[in-house]
Amino acid sequence: MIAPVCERVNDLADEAKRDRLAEVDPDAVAELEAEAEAEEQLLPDLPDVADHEEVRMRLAPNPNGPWHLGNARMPAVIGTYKSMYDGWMLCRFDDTDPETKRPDLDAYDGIIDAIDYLGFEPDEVVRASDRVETYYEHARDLIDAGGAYACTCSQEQFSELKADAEPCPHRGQDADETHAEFDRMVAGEYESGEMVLRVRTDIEQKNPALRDWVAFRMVDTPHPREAAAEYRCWPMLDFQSAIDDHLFDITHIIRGIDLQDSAKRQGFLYDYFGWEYPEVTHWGRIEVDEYDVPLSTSSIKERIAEGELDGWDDPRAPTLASLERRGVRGGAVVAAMTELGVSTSSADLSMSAIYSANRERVDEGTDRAFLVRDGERLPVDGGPDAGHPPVHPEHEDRGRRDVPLDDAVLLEPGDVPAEGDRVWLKGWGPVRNEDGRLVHTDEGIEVVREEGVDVVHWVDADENVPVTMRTMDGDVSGRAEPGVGDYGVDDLLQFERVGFVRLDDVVGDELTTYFTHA
RNA sequence: GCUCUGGUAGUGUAGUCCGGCCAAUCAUAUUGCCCUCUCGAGGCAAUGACCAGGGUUCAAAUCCCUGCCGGAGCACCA
Repeated sequence: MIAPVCERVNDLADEAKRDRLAEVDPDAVAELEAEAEAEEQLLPDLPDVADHEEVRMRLAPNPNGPWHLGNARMPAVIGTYKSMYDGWMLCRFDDTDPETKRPDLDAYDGIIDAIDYLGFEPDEVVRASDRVETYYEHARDLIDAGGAYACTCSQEQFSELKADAEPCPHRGQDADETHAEFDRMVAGEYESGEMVLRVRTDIEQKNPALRDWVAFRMVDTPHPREAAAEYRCWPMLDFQSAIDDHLFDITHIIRGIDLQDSAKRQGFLYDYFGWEYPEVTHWGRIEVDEYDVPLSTSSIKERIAEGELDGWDDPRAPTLASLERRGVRGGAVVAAMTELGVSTSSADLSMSAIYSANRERVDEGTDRAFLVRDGERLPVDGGPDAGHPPVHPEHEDRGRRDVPLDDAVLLEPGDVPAEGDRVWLKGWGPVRNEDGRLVHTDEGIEVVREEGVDVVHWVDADENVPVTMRTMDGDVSGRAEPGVGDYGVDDLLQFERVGFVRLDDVVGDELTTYFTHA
């Protein structure tokens, strides 16, 4: 009585089960989801969450180019925390260096798109270059509090003094004088390198990195954004970020280990202002295997300029644009990133972690098809005029494909049976190689089950679709079954015994696909 | 040189704060088997780690010391 029902339920896909269950018992679904969520808590708890009404975090990208894989860690981790704590997330473009790390005007939107690809959405987006006046105001407050002085020392001079824990000649400057100098900086009366505003920390601080750091400097190059093009006096990251983190009520800062000393540096500012510093967590550097190109915006830029890569979405580029084009789901990247946790030691991310996470997401919904690479043409005698492999092996209900077979097939060289040997053309039937012809043998599937006949994919030698598959190791060409013509750009397919691909382009009857992974 | 910071299987991670239930978790990877008309998915199994040496302790991955090896900062970059 019950067994047949169980069987039917087991045949349903997970989604279908869930939908059906939702009709029968909505509470049970909520419970299931809660369980799933609890299991998915991959990240350790943030410190002192209970002390804050709301967890407020920020992404602070520098928009100096499209994102690579390493950049994904920030939104992956912070976005995941946002959903864990139902928190708030700012995206603040730290674009206060018009010269050395010059912003790329396309990168602002590009980064927002990348965040969206990863499945997150900032609650608010701001650009530091729109907020320069705010930084000036706080600089003036800092001067009033005795926390800053204007300094004309060269980098080398100051560096030497700092190394010896000696104050520079300007350190004793009074607030009025500093105000006057700072006004001149803001008015653009100095050129690059002539004057900086330093924070008066503690010149005898045992950590040299914390001694009287630069808060503002002069930059001659105009900012690429028109709205900010007139500014010449720019805040350094430590100043700008410190002010903004407070003004946006950021409770938790999560950032790279390279900014380890920032909290201590900025602590001097917070002390002058009487503010409380947010909780800070750091993660270490990550490296990704399987790529010859380092995770660095500038080196990717170079390879593109030199023509070694076709662009930011070249399959060989370790960029998010490349993964997206290859059909990797953003969620798979996030899963792999959160799995890395927030350890401060450096880590190697293996692409297999991303692929595995992606396979989990994609296998269920992806239709199957045949692609024969470097096909070898073999005449076929006898047998039916078409094969009918399933659209998806676990879902008979999705139907069967119609793969024609007239009088010859293409097989991959490694699949061609030796003279006298048999092979099973998947979804069609068994053949034996007799003098270079494949002769239908009219045997049942038991030859596969019991006699170890290999099952191979195939395609009609004449009725097929030319396919170019772009992979990390270069382009591969092949021929696919005619049915692939029914799919459109952005669809995913699994070429059986080859791997997953994303359809990228259709020109006439020619298909370009990007290889995702096996 | 000065100052931070870290070191658990190939990779990542749990455990380390509050020593025992850790001959160490989970995932991925690799290999083998099962299942399957895919080399996908699923199932089962195997492989494989506490950086080293001392100390404290009845007991140490966990606490202490030393050493070794990493990573980061000491920018008028972010």
